[in-house]
Amino acid sequence: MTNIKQIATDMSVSVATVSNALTGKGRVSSEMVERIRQRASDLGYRPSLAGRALRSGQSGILGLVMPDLTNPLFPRIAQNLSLIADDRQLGILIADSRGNPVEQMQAIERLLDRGVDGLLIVPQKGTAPGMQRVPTVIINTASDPDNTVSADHAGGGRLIAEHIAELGHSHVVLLGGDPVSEVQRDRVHGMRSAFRNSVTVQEYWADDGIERLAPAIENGATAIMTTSDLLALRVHSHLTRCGIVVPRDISLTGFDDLPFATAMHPKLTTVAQDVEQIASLAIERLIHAIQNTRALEQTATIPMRLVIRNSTALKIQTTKMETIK
Amino acid sequence: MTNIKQIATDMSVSVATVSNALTGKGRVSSEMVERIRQRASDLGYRPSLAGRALRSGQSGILGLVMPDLTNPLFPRIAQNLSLIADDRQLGILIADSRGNPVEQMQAIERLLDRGVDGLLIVPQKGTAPGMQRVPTVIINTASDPDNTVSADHAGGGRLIAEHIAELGHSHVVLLGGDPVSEVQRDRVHGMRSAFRNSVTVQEYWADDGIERLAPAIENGATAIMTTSDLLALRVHSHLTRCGIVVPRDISLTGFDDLPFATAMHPKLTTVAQDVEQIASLAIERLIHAIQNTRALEQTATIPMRLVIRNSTALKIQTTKMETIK
DNA sequence: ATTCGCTGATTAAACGTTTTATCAGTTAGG
DNA sequence: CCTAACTGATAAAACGTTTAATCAGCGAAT
Repeated sequence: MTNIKQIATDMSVSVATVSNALTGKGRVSSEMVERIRQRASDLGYRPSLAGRALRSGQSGILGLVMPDLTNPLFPRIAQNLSLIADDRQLGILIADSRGNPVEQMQAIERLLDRGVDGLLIVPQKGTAPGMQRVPTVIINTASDPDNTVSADHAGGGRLIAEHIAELGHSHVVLLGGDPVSEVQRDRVHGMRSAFRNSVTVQEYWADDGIERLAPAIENGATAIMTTSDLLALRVHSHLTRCGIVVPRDISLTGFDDLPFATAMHPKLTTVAQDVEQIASLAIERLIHAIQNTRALEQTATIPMRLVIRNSTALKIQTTKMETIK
Repeated sequence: MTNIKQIATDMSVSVATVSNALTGKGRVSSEMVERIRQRASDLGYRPSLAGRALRSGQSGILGLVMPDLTNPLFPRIAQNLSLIADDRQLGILIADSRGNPVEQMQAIERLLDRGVDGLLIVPQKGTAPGMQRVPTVIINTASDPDNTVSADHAGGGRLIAEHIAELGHSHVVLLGGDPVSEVQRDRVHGMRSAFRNSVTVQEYWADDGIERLAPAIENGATAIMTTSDLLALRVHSHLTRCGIVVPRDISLTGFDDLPFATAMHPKLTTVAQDVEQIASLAIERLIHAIQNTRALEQTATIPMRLVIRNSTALKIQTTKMETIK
């Protein structure tokens, strides 16, 4: 490994000059800069990040804490963060908070021990990691007071609910996954807010919600809106098992536009996060906070995008359910 | 931030003694060790990884290079690696090789520049990253000569094909995703090898494979085996659209046991990788190679596990297809 | 009593970088 | 002609840790 001192002695100049030439910081003649850069490149010089980190107190590494790395969104978040971080010459260290708050704290602690310059946290549902010793960006949802940047989950719910409303459905059931998740609560809250008083909306949560589906349908529900694509797939399976076909008999919506949404039949109508923009904004904020020690206060909420596919259709006028039975 | 020197002056001993006491390396009386450890803990001392890295030349960080972070397996690999790495006080830096070989090289280069102690590479299909300046573990498939540890993809194919054979199917079609992927080739190769000469097997690749399904079924195929769950879901959608029901009319299998496999109806029969064991073995090997500079030569192949669910059934004796038509 | 070996602790160098203070030399200004 | 200002480059300290070399003290063996 060639280091700065080697280049210095090799060209019989001082290490300071070499450092200055390479970083472009001190005062050094432009020709000298050129010569040094050339020589460094020839020797295949790679600055030691460890040395730099020790001296400057900055590691050039960001920590990413996820509630569960198998979270269906994690891949896309990780990819986009990694892309943007690469551009800025930053590394991304991952940590899994494994579904519980104390592991989340430990994960954060480990990253801090490693000297990360900043933290990107997608918090455990129902927890508020709070401020850390380093600049921190929280990616959660608008209703979280600590939130820094997130998709507009409520807005997404509103968007897709409006779509359902426009199709003429007047009796819909909302199916949420986990009621302690702020994200999911915001989503159904958004959905609710889009319906006028004239439409009947029933709200069920968690797995037993699927059991309650049958009675609701008998009572005339013509649309089912879920807070996740996986839940939608599960419902879809349940419906086909009962001989109910989507979207002919009933409309179905998901959330998040996961990879398998287009592999279903019918292709799932859902709502997508602009993960790229969220990631880019998150890193931007984080870098800003790192450089200025003073973080931006206002939180950013990125609109979601309605993705209309084939699992939603106009409400049928005759009560189809009777013919099916 | 409290450092070693502070503790040293605070207790009026030398820094060396403190370092020795904390790392348990040099010669220092056991009582002194105890006192120093206590004081360090009281002061909330955290060793500077940067200082340590600079001195020892080891960063305590492993690099993980994935062909595509949105790869459906990435979350599970990342999670398990992260878990095990945590145990060994190692960090994991992620890098995305973005679907092409030159980005893969650059990703590796970036990680090396960051001073990772070792590399975990899930190679881009069709590429051989080769040996690097640091110990490297390749997670690919048995047929790759550079492979270090991987699932037994061929064995998995054999396993699930035997299951199909036992069900009495005598005309099956194999559906592969990407023919340049060694993993997928090994999978269909394994499948093929499990069938006796008496059974007809047709092999199709890539997306247009789905188009070819209809004629194959007309010719009497009663089982479709795919090299990925996502492909299976796609096929399943296609079949239901054609009015063919699984598994009554035709059996269908996937590969990898992705999260949505149980959300389908029927639940997908598939074959699962023991990702945890692969991850644990990969890190173990890597650590061994890092410590001994001499890597273990033999490659490890982890058996896959057959997961029988409801998408496969006994071959029907009457040619059902005619009645459907 | 001198040497030897051992224990517990210290000194100082080293890892590779950045940066402040300094210095020599040149140019410009009065 | 003397000083001031500026330019290009250097010396040296600093970041926090580990470790090889050294040393003082002490009991035991020659």
